[in-house]
Order: sequence, then C-alpha cells, then structure tokens
Amino acid sequence: MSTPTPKITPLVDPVARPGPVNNPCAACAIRDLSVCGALKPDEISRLNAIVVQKTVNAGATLFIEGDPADAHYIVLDGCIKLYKMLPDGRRQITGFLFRADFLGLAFRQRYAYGAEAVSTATLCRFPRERLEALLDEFPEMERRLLSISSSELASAQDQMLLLGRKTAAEKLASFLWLLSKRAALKETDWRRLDLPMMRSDIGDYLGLTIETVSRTFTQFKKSGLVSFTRPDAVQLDDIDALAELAGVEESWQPSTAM
Amino acid sequence: MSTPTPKITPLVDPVARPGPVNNPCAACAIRDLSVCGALKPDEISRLNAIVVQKTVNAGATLFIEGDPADAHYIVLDGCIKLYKMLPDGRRQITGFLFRADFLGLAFRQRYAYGAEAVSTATLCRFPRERLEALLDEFPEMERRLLSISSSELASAQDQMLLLGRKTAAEKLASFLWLLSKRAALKETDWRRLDLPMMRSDIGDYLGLTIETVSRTFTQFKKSGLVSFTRPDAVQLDDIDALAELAGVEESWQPSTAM
DNA sequence: CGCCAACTTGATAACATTCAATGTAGGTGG
DNA sequence: CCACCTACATTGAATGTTATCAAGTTGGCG
Repeated sequence: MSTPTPKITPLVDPVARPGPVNNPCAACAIRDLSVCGALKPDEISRLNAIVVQKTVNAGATLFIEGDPADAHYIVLDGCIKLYKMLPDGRRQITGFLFRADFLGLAFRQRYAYGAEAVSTATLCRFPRERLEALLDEFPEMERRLLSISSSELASAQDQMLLLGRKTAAEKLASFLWLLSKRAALKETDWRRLDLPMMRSDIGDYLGLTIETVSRTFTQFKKSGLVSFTRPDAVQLDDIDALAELAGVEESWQPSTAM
Repeated sequence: MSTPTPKITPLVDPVARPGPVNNPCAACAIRDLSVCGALKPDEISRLNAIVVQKTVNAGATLFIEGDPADAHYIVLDGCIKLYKMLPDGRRQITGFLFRADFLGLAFRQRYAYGAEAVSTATLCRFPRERLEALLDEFPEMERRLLSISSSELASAQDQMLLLGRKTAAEKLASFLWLLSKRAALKETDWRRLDLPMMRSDIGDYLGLTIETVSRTFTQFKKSGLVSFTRPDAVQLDDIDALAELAGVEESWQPSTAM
C-alpha cells in the first residue's frame, strides 16, 4: 500500500539552482501565500540561499513516519498526502496538501507522519536547521508559521468532527465542499473539481472503505448532486444540497488548509 | 446538552488579585510548564499585570463556538473539554485540557469550538490583545506557543487515526493509555486514573456512544485489563495489553497534549 | 490485443448504534 | 432517618450502517 509505482511525467525541471545566479524566490508566484511572504523584498535572497526545488513523481514517498525530520517544504504544485499508519497496516490520511501549503509543522526530531505524492508535485525544500535559524532572525516569519499552525489545528478539529460524528454521505459531501472551497480560493472553477487522489486515499482520509466511497458517489450521482466525466473529475451540480449534507452553517468561513 | 447544571463546589478563591500587591505569577508552580516560562524572572510582572485568575464550577461554559475570541487561558487545575457540534446536536470533543495546558490556540476573531468545565477548574485568563502584544515583545514566548501548537497538531493527527481507523476497544485502550501517560508526566500514579469526565464525554471524544463505552469497559473488566472502585476511578491492571490494543509501538513518545 | 490497476456493484456479515429497561449513588425533602 | 428523585451508568435486544468478501467493469498502457 505504501511502496508506489512511480509514473512517468517529469514535467518540471527536477532541481533548480539556488544561489546568486538567479533568484527564483524573488519571482515566486505564491510567495505571499506562505511563510516566505514575511520577508521583505531585500531579504528574499536569504531564503533563496537555503532552498532547493524538487520534483517528485506521483506515488513517490517524501518521507515516512519516524524518519529524521531534516527539512520543511512548501508545495509549489501538485498534491501531497500525509498519513499515519497502525501496526497492522490500517491507514489514516491526515491531510492533502496543495499549492502554497506548508509541510513540516511539528518541530521535532522525527516526522510523526509519512508524506507521499498523490500527483507529480514540485516543492521547495528547506533544510530544517537553516530555516529555523531564519525564524530567529525574522520574527515575522515565525508569526506566520504560528498562524499557519493555528489554521491547521482548526482544520484538524473540523476533521475530528467529521471522523467521529458524520455519516458516510456527510463525510463525502464535506470532502467535496472542502475541495470546492479551496478551488474557489485559487484560480479554478469551484463547480468542476479534479480528484487527483484515488478512492482508497479518499477512503483513508474520511475513515471509510473504497467500496463505501464508491457507493456513496453513485448515490450522489443518482440524486443529482454530482456528475462524473472521468472518475477523477467531478462536477458539483447541487452545491446547496452538498453543503446541507456537509453540515455547513450559513456564512461559515471554512479553514484555509485541509 | 450544552446548558449545564452548575454544581456546588467552589473550593478555590474565585478571583485572585493581579497587580502590584502580590505577584502570584512569580510563585506559580506550573510557570515553566507553559508559555509563561519563556519570561525571565524580572519580566514575570508583565504577565501578572494582565492576568486574572478565575474559577469555574463543573459544567460551566467558558465560551461556545462562534463567541468573540477575546481571551487565552492556561489551566491551573481541573479539567476542561473542548468540543464542536453539528447543527443537529451531534458533538465531537476535540480534547481535554488539564493542568498547565494552554487554551485559545487558533488566533482568530471567533472561537472555532466551545469550552466547558468537566470538573471545577481554575484558570489564568489573559485578554487576547494584551497577550498578543506581549508576544511581539518576547519572541521566546511566541516560540513556545509555536511549539505548543505543533504538539497539539501532532496529537490531533493521532486522534484522527483513532477516530478514523480504530475499533471501540482500541479507542478506549488508547484513551486510557493517553491519560496514563499524562498522569505519569505529573505527580500522579499512572496505574490509578481519575476519570473526571462522564461516559458521554468519553464517547463524544472517541466517536462512540455512551453504551459502547460502557460495554467496552465491562469487556475490559472481564478480561482483567482494568478494574473500577467507582465509575470515575479506574485502575489499569494490564498496561501491556492496553498498549498493545492501543496500537502503541515500542519506545514511542506520546505527544504531551491531548 | 490483452493485461493490470483502479473503480464499481452485489451479497453477506459484523460492529456499533438505537431503543428500552434496570441498576446505583448522591442529594433533598418529608 | 428514610424514601424518593434525579443523573449517570450498565445491561439487553433489535436494527442498521458500514465493512468484508467476491465478482464484474472500465480504461490506459505495454
């Protein structure tokens, strides 16, 4: 379940050059969405000096639970899943990361979870020691990290409510709602969602089996809530019904990170 | 379910005096366990200037989801539960707080969860604005907060694994294991646990019903894993079996906060 | 063209919930 | 002081949602 079969789409330049030659961070489109935005224009080169850009294929493992935590990452593109496992192989996906999301909170010696690429993904990799040294220097960056950490905590609490108290249909509706909100924040059309992750990932995220995920999708199709062109592209036809199922209160501001 | 019937045990002085008269923070026994430990001895009075000590009865509501988030708290004594609710009343308890735990992470305008006293509890209350102003002044304090936030995130991930993938028996064993670890960190005997919360709280924390909690406890009793003198005091008779059930790996360092 | 992985659908079974009754302890009032 | 009341906990029986086991289906790729 965890040894992946890498696929073959290295679309992005595997390793970018840090250092003075060019200054990719300065031109970074998502800088202001993440911790990097805490630095003033003339300080950006400090980041550039420690970052290495990295592309991983779908299915590739970034690290597993228990690995020495020697780096933090920011997702530039693609989708990463974080997960924890029980000794017998049962798995819980604790989150999906997309563009601009931070990976590596939990400042400890070892990662408390595994990370694997759902689709081909590009990340900025910051050596742990050196990034944390920058935090000492730039309190504003630490402030941002605290803010990110707080949002993730809030999302985690939402997810606990989902896992502990929602039915299969409510879980799936909440999942679609969440993806839709994220899509709306970015450029994408929020009615038409990509589902880069497979059914087993969705199941492991929602505390369900593949079969239940599939059956619930069919049920949604029959009720006119959603429609599919391909299994990995869903159209939300009745957002209100989905929101109702998800248990979303009116005027609710969903958390930014999953 | 949320309007409580306050009980009658105001054991502690309801409101302590801040200000120059005395300096309770300086004498605080748990200072070093929390954010306050970030301040040097001569800076402690800054905290003292903004803190108000507060005692709440069992069942009392500190705040509910959606209330303006105007304060942070540190638990001095007693037990507080945090929870989220669905529109129809289903509830998920996202954590229990004990001595030295921080309450109020999630730096937003409104609380994303409710907080209620499980047992009579004493807290230090810090007005939000003023505490956050102190953070600007003392980066070390912010650092501690980030560290607390990270631990809570790790605990939240553990809890997602529990809620999404563990059976009733595994959930309950994990819960006892967690309480035991916490007790071991403090003064208490780790074999003999207080359960200040009622069965419905345990159920809402583990994503189970009262009945399942009760049945699973009796099952544990029959198997010789635990024994009860009173419903709110459990003795762990077979820790190894509980750890095994909980899915705890050898040499595992459980997170400090629930 | 056929294989393989992912997904869907069906039949059965299990675990936990629901509904219902009983048990227990602490507190209150007669 | 004892009986009663209420809140919490336990136990029992029936139901149901979701998991499990087992075929099929689809689509991409060699």
